[in-house]
Amino acid sequence: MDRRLPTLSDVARRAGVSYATADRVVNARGGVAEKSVLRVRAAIRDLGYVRNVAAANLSQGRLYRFAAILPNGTNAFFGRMRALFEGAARSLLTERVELTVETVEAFDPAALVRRLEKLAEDCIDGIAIVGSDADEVAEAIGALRGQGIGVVTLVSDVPGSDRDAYVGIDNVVAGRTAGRLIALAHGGQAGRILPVVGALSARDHAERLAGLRDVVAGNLSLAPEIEGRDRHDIVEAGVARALKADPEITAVYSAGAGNAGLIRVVEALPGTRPVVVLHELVPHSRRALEAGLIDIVIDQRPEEGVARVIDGLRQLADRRGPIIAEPIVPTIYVRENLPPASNDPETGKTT
Amino acid sequence: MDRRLPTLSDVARRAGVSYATADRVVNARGGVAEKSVLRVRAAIRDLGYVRNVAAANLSQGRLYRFAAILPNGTNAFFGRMRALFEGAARSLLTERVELTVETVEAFDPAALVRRLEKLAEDCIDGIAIVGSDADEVAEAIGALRGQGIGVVTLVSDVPGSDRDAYVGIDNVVAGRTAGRLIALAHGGQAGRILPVVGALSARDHAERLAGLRDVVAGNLSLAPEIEGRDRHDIVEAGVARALKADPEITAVYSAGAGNAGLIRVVEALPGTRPVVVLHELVPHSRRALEAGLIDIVIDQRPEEGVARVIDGLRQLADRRGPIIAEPIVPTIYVRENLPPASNDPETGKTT
DNA sequence: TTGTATGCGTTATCAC
DNA sequence: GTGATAACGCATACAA
Repeated sequence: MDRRLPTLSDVARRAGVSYATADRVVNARGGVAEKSVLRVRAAIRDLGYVRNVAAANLSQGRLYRFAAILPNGTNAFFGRMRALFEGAARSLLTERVELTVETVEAFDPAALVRRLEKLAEDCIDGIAIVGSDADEVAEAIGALRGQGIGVVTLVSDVPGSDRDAYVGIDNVVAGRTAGRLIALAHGGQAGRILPVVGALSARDHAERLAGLRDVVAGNLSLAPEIEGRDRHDIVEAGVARALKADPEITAVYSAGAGNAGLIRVVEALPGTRPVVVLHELVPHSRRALEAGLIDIVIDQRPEEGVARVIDGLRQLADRRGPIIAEPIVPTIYVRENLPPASNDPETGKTT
Repeated sequence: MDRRLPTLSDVARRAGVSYATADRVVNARGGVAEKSVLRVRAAIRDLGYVRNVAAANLSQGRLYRFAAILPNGTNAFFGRMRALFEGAARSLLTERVELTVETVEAFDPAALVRRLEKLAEDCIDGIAIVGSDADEVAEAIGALRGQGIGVVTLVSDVPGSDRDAYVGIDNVVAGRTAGRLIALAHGGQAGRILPVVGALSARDHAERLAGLRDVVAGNLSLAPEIEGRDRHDIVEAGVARALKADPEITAVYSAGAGNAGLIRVVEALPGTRPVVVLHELVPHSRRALEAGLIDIVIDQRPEEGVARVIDGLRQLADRRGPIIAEPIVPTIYVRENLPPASNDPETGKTT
């Protein structure tokens, strides 16, 4: 019933060598006679030996040190993500991993690079950052990796960098999904979609818009997109103007943030409202969904992102091979499948 | 840079007691003077001590033994789930957990109970089963729990049992979600929805149907449901007949299995096809989505289910407190957001 | 009530 | 090339 798993001592005995020699083989330290290597390998196979990672880490006194760097500011989505990281940090202490969550000025690649350089001196095992499109960031990542520090990008990738993995959704796919749902909601009827983005220069927003374009066909068309700079006041003004100017608009797809403004416009609209699809489940989008002001929220599931980042960094630190990086499939929320509202005991915020 | 985390020895020294006394306090073994308890507690707080689980498990030579019992048969969904469990079993060996995946005759509570009883004698730490509505199963679960064996139900719950957790989707919510998406696709137009279930006596199917009913309102109505016994031939015949008999039907919601039959009917349909929403991403539903024969697949993400089951069982075995059991939020797939088709190297099947 | 000693399976350091 | 052996932090049997 309680048969013990074979240990390296068992292997050594079976192979007729000392423990140390067996260890040299499994850890590829070299300096072992070919003959011994073969005998140890055979013993490992016969016994079905698997290395006990817990014991290994214990003997090394291994302590993982990871850092996550998020943009500062009041953005609801990153607020949620920060809370998730901080929660993870607490529970990870039990497992000997120390996760520090830092914030850095948003949209400021230079600041990010400075922070990365400081962390590099800090004897850290792995770092997660929210990518941006700057070459200097790509270079900094290269430098970190050169020092053996694992780097994963989160939410937004850093093109041209050799980060270990990107953890996030495929934004083109997300845009196409939005387009498909909007098309479905038109049921073959004609319509015109108003796209709202933060900025076309933002890679993720541009990709989502491109995805939307991929799907729009037939008697659906696209209105000129609004650049709302992710600010709710600008979004509000822009959307209000566009809807007034073009009564043919039957749907709005917001690929960026600042959706509180969009929601206000919809709320104030007389008559039937357009189909509305937007991104990220945060307090105001949740309320709008519950109130029937919008139809769909595409959420990139920061919980899963955070979990994958931590798993990935640990895997890298253990040199257990490269990270498998399937994109995260975002969740599609309608009014009916919202997760139970969880009141975060830390921040008091409703998620 | 590499400051060591405090150990229980540090705590003991700081508290001015022996290691064993400190241990008695942290593990609540009793038989310690109140004064010592307080001093140890204070030292723990001051030092920020956290128990090293890896070391603890090592010293105990702990080896988790879990079992998962799935229904047999050729059902595509459970085939996928079995593959996932088997893959997990392989990679878990590294972490000292042994997971055996067994199958038992489907729809046969007695067979399940017999299997459970056998496992109980087998010195196992935790079991995952696909629930069914039978009292005998609930009793068997109670017996297992009484022996300190963790039990989680998967995909389908066992009502009235005191299992440690149910890991799966909320089927009422799933039905409501389907209803909402169908309503969205009607865009205010009138329509009639044809529900297809395996059997109304199946709890999960009934719940999904109830969820659908919750949402249907206004100028949408429900056709009488078809019971397809989860068999594609029966589903095919039933749906074909219903569609022929009632040309007013504008949508089909299939809450159960046997959808290959539904897909065949849709494929053969002249003119515009109804909106089709069904459950579980398996090879045939994936192909139908890609071919534009159906609109939405609601997938309960067996990957996440499996991961949660294992985490949960381990947590129980460690007595780290009860499982937190938020329902799994199913993924909604349209044609555009399908995950990359992965060819399972084990089975050769395309997922 | 309290304290000491041993072993868990690995890594790493030393001596042969 | 090879072989002993001391940590690592914890649980536990045993001694006081």
